Amino acid sequence: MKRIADSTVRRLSAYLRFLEDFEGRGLTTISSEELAKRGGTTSAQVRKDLSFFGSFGKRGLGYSVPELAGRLREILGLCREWKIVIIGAGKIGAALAQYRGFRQRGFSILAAYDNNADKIGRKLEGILVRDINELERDIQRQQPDIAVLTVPSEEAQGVVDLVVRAGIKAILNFAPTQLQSPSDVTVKTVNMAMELEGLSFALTNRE
Amino acid sequence: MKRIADSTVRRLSAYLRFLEDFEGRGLTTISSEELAKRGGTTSAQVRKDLSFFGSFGKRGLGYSVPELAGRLREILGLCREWKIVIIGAGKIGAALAQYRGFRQRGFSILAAYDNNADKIGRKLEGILVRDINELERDIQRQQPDIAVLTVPSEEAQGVVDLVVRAGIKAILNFAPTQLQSPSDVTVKTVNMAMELEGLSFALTNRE
DNA sequence: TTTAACTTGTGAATGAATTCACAAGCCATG
DNA sequence: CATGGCTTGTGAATTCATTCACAAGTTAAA
Repeated sequence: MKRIADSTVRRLSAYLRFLEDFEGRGLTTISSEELAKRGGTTSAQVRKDLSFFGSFGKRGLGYSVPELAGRLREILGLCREWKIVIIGAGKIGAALAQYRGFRQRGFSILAAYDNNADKIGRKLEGILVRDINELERDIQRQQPDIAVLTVPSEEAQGVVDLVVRAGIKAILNFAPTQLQSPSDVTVKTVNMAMELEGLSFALTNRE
Repeated sequence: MKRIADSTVRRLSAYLRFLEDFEGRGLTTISSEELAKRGGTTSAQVRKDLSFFGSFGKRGLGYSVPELAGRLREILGLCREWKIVIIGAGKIGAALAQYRGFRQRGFSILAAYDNNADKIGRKLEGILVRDINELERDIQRQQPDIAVLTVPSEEAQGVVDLVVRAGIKAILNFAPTQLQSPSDVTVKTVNMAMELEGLSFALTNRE
């Protein structure tokens, strides 16, 4: 399969959100133009993005909202349940644990992990906090698909090495640090400091 | 000034982080090659990124670590203090309020805002939670530079309209929704659901 | 002073992503 | 069933980003 750009996947994700919104309002068809306007892009871009995966529309008419939504869910792999573990039971971990968007999309949180004895055994927004020493064994046993890292920067690489060794293939990292990982492991980093610096740059450099 | 790509700014931000790390370890010079290796890119990319802003290195020798760090801080606009307000005193708001990275980089949080009477008047990680009805007046009075949005999706656009009206030019948005704003306002959206869907896609579509 | 080993800065070449532009198909109306 | 108004899907053109490749400058050692 042809390599799909990251930016394309992000847009597909956005289209799906809009479609679900339209679906909720009972609309049955939508044109690439309307989808584009909603997503701040162009109709050609929408059609090109979709064309990588097939042709889902009807000329002269547009796309069936429920059908296209279904196709996008398939493409994005959202028709199944993904099992997640959260590593680091701090404030960000807590924010993620209670985030409704996860469950809505079929992401189910198995447990959280921490090395702080005060936190272990407690619940974080209804999710049990376990000892990080159990993590490797738990991964092998329960085969979660995604590890969400909310540990301090200094500990992040160590945790990555551990979860990779245990078989994890996808990591969502919130530590503001560059991580090394094998090429068959996908890592996405969310770096809030970097986003803020982007805003700082924008505020500073504009005519 | 020539338009600078977003990806370039993100890399500059990363370089600065590495330089500070090197600075802490007492190194005085660094080559584009070393910087590249640390950031998972190429030396040509590093040099090209820097070349948009001037020439800061010495041929044969590399870059002075403290000098380049200083230049990057200037370029990114980090030599001054930026005033921030957090809008939405929920879990994500709390996580951001306690995030050390902000203060370290000169981002100072003035206050948080919420519409929940139970939260108003309390402290969120040491930050006072104020009534969102005061927000517009407070912005005009205190002139914060950046608004961080951690309100539910349904309320996000309304808050954007409000802060834009009050004069804010930069927004960091955590609501998983597309926002409309005038072209002189910079909006960055951090969408965790979208990142997870990117991982879902990666796990689904690989050979 | 000469030479060898490095490293920058930057046009030119390549590669990737986006936009253009239009043939082909669909639907409603008369 | 013919016409007009839409809209898709997609090669071609364009714009944007990255990588190549090398002249020019620096240092250290002989």
